Amino acid sequence: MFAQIGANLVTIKDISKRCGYSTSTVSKALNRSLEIGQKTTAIIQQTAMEMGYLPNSAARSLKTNRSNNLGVLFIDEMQSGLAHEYFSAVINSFKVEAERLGYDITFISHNIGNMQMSYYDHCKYRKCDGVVVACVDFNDPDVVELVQSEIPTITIDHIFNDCTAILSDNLRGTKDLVNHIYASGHRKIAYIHGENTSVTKRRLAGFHKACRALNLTVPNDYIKPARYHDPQSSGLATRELLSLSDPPTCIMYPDDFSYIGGMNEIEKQGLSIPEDISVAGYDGIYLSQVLRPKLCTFRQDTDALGTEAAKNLVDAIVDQKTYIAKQIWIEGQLLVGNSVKKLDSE
Amino acid sequence: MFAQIGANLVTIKDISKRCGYSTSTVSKALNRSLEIGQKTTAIIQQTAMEMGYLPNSAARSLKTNRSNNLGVLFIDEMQSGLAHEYFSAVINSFKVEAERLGYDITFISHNIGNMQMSYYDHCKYRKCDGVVVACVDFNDPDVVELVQSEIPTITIDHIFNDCTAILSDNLRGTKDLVNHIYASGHRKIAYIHGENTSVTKRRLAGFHKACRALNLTVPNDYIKPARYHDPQSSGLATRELLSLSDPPTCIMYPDDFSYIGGMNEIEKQGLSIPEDISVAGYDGIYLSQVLRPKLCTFRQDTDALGTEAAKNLVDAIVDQKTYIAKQIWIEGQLLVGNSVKKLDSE
DNA sequence: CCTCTCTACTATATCGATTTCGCTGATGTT
DNA sequence: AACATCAGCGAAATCGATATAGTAGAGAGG
Repeated sequence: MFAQIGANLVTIKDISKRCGYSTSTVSKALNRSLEIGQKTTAIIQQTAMEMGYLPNSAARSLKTNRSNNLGVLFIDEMQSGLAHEYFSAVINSFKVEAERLGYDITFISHNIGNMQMSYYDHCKYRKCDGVVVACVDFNDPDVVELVQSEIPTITIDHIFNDCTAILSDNLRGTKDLVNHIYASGHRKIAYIHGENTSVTKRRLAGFHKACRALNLTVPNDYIKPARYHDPQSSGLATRELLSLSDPPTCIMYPDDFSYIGGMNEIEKQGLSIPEDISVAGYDGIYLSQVLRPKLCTFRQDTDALGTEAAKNLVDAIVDQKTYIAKQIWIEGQLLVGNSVKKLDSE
Repeated sequence: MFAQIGANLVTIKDISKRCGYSTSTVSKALNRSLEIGQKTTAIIQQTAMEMGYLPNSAARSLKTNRSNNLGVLFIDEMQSGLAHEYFSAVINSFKVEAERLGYDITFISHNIGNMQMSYYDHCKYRKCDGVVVACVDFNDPDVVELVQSEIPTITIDHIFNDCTAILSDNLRGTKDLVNHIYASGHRKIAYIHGENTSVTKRRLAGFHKACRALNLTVPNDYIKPARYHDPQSSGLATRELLSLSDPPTCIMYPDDFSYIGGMNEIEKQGLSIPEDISVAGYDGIYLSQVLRPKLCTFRQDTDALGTEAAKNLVDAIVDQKTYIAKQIWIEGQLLVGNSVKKLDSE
């Protein structure tokens, strides 16, 4: 073996010397250019392997202006960033697929070295071939600048013009949940909605739409606001709902995690799920399926979201000239669970 | 404004032309070299800003052999990778601190472009200044190669020779838990231990040590194996413990998440926590504190773990010659909660 | 007055790969 | 036989920043 230990010393020049071809030829052969004869290519590849050759990404980047590197913009407001199960699952599958496609991923921030720079500048500095944007304040001018730049960009769960978006179908999911609950005999369905993100807005819209379609009128006090992903807040909303003179028979939560707050409140009042009150969540996180009773919820396909994001981003990079921005809706799946009681009303 | 829209065109050469200094001078001035006069430096900095100059990381890397980039080796065996709350929290705070210190982070994998390479080669290819290794199979020869290489490396929750390790004090944590449970009057304490990772081994050791110190003999059938982080598995173990002729009064779980399985099983048997049976977890994840009753657990300081890892890695990079590998134990905190009943025994 | 030492700056080689253009000899065409 | 075509390869410029070795001029010291 000729592999080097320590700093990598073998360059294309060394290969060139060793096998008698010019550096141009070596470079082309290593990149499998058809310009070079098959035999020559084989010899060069063989030599490169024997010598433990490793390309120098910096040199390559410098010359080609590409990096095989994808940026991930993913901000950790209120500490939820990577700790947010839904997003970390999406990012994880994005990572796996990106790696499969031969790309590394780098997180984009404001600081690098001892200087501050905009997200866009950071991406240019690192020569990111493309960027995925998730879980950020989509109104941040810095984010807008990046999205509108010439760098291929994909957003998750948010729509910008001229930018491909990968979207979890929240409208559809909420409708499916409502329909299932309705079909189980419930007519008094309350909805706790999270803070005003584009995602939770769509869920709320889905709820109203489904109710209209079912000819179900929902009293105003069956709709309660709460903070997204905050059990405490949804616990309070639950209490209010339960204390209504005509309380609902089923409560829908903004997300599975919020449901924990409701669960605590319901148990505290001595009620049991689903005998006394039915509940449903949203997201289908792992937790929701290990709780008893199993939560009725809508599973977002985080794998597909991440994978599609990576695939489309790479497509956008490769076919930069012809690629047309699109919106990709990822279907989810209703998880029936045991938290919605079958009523024999009507 | 002279800032460029589109591809970054402003180079050091352009600045040189515009303000009449050589590129050498410009480069030095931008790097705040003392070799250059104050006035000149000011002029150059000003011009650079006006022209919207952005350094080219590839060119810089190529010449200096540094990248301001940290590698993160973090494998997603059994899909738990970033979805594992403990590790994702650690990585998140690592990311935040690394960014504060001016470093980007890039995930290290086996694939890049259309070639496969070892972790070590990948780091060299990307010119990572340092690497943090977490949540991997520490026996993997590929991991060992990386850790033993000349690249500054830090491990989390695992000790290698000549490599700084950041460690959550699992021994201490488990002891604290046992002591608290004992102080609450419990003498029949069962322990469910997770699969054989170095972390869970230490927890088990801590359990035995604490019991010995308290002169408490633990029957063999009070120690049950289960899969780490798997509620189903710990649910089974719980059932076995509850069906013993002389069942324990308190059950300790390998981690908070596993506890969910126990919780379900306990409730299924019509028992309630902590009246009929006391329980304790480990990790102090957010979930554990929103469940009712609040779980008695030991909170691992994930913030400190990630932050210390980043700080020490950067130290190791900067003082490469003089840096000495060390082991840093991060203290956690006992969260008493309400899941351990106070007994007035003895 | 002459040398010497700094300060402040410049010219140039260099990092390692890619890429354009050009060359050579072999083959095909008429 | 004369010419065009083309496969296969090489020379050299280039990407943008940094680092080394030097130069010009100002001031110091004897």
